[in-house]
Amino acid sequence: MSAAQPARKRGARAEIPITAEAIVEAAFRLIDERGHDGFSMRSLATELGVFPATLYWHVGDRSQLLGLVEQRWISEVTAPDHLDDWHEWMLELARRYRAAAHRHPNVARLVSVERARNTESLVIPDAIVGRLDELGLGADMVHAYNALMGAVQGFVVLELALIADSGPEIVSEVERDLRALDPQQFPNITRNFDQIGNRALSIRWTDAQHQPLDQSFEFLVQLLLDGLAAQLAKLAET
Amino acid sequence: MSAAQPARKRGARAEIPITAEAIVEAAFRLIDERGHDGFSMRSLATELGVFPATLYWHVGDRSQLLGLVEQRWISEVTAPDHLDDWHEWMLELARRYRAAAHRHPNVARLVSVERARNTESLVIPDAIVGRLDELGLGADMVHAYNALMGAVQGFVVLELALIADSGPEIVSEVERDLRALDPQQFPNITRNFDQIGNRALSIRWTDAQHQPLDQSFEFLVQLLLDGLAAQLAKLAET
DNA sequence: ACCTGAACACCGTTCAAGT
DNA sequence: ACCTGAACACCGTTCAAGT
Repeated sequence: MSAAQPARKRGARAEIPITAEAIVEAAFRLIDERGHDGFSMRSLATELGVFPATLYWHVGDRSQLLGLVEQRWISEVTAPDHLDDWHEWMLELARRYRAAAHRHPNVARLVSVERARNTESLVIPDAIVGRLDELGLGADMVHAYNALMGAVQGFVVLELALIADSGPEIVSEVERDLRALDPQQFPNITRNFDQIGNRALSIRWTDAQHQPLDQSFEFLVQLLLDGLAAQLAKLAET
Repeated sequence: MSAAQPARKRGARAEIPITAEAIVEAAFRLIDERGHDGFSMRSLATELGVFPATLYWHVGDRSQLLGLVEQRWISEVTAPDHLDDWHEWMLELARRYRAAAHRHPNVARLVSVERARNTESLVIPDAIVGRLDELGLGADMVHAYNALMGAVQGFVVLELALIADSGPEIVSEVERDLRALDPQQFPNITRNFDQIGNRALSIRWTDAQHQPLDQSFEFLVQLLLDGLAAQLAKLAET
């Protein structure tokens, strides 16, 4: 009768036993397509035609599963191997990271926020440390790493954070509120509204899929790399 | 018998009716003290001695409530009014923002990730736009705003994201895994482990309360402001 | 080894009904 | 206007019991 309930006998194995990889793959697709609200251990189990407890046997609890999903996602990002200049190398890597996040915004959103720590996804960090190490930053190396990593990853998290709640035909409540902002209270935002309206973090009503902040991201990476060059120049003086 | 259940008659008002402000205040304290796992609409209602539905009458649903909690939290951050130099002004504001987040890490974590959009907390954005507007960045103004905002806020989100799972007496699983990293697979991380171990994003096992990334944050803001100065110099040339 | 079936202890949200 | 009490439709997780 109910198609969701597996038609197997009590305790019986499936003919082809399910694998951890298949579960991770299905979780990835479920999150990708239906987002945070569509994903749960129970909905995933139903999707796979098994009982929830089966998932726990193969991949552990929810946060461990999300850790595996993150691994699968981050594996789409590879460090460039053809660029000698560190400036261009960093720029290209940052772009690839962001591009991967934009390809799977629902996954990026979810795993950036609730996942188990896993040491497998340190391939990119290792490559970055290697590049920074060559620069001769000395004791500042770790801070350069944190600054670049935090800024780039953090920007993308915030860029993707907004979820526009309604169809495009009706003017959303957020848009109305932002357009109706009081010039007394917010003189600078209202005066520059043509320039920043729907284009600035927390002053927009369209999500990143429909209105990506490409130029702002380029500008950010430019600031970071210019700033890093300035630090290197300062160190070279002494 | 059960102290959690209010001893009021069916449908009866409390002598002193509860207010939206009191609910927000209680939610703030509950999140602050017990974190994500300790906070729910139901636990908050129990804390206040009312039924869950009462909260919905006063503050709407969970995400709206978290929007109000965010407002209350962000109101602790004020823009400096005594600094004329934009460089120092931005630096001081970034420090104040991060300090507020570190004062209430549980609140910062939760509201940065699931809250309703609210237009009241645009006081700081408005001040930033005002300052950037004076700089004469032209069409790049919005990108400078997004870059600074995204990098600073994003860094703090990631810095606070880690929650160390156990008491300090036992060596955590994360620490063991990171110390046991394969030098073949992660040559750069293992070679520089003395410098970056427990001090770099995703390569640490102690949370930000016990091991804040102060110097890295300072380094980041330095990069951003140096980079911005470089952009201004470039614009002045033409 | 792998999976079922059921149970436990929760959630957020809605709503008729009370005062 | 404000709140109760109950219900609805879910969760994540555990575990004895099956094959």
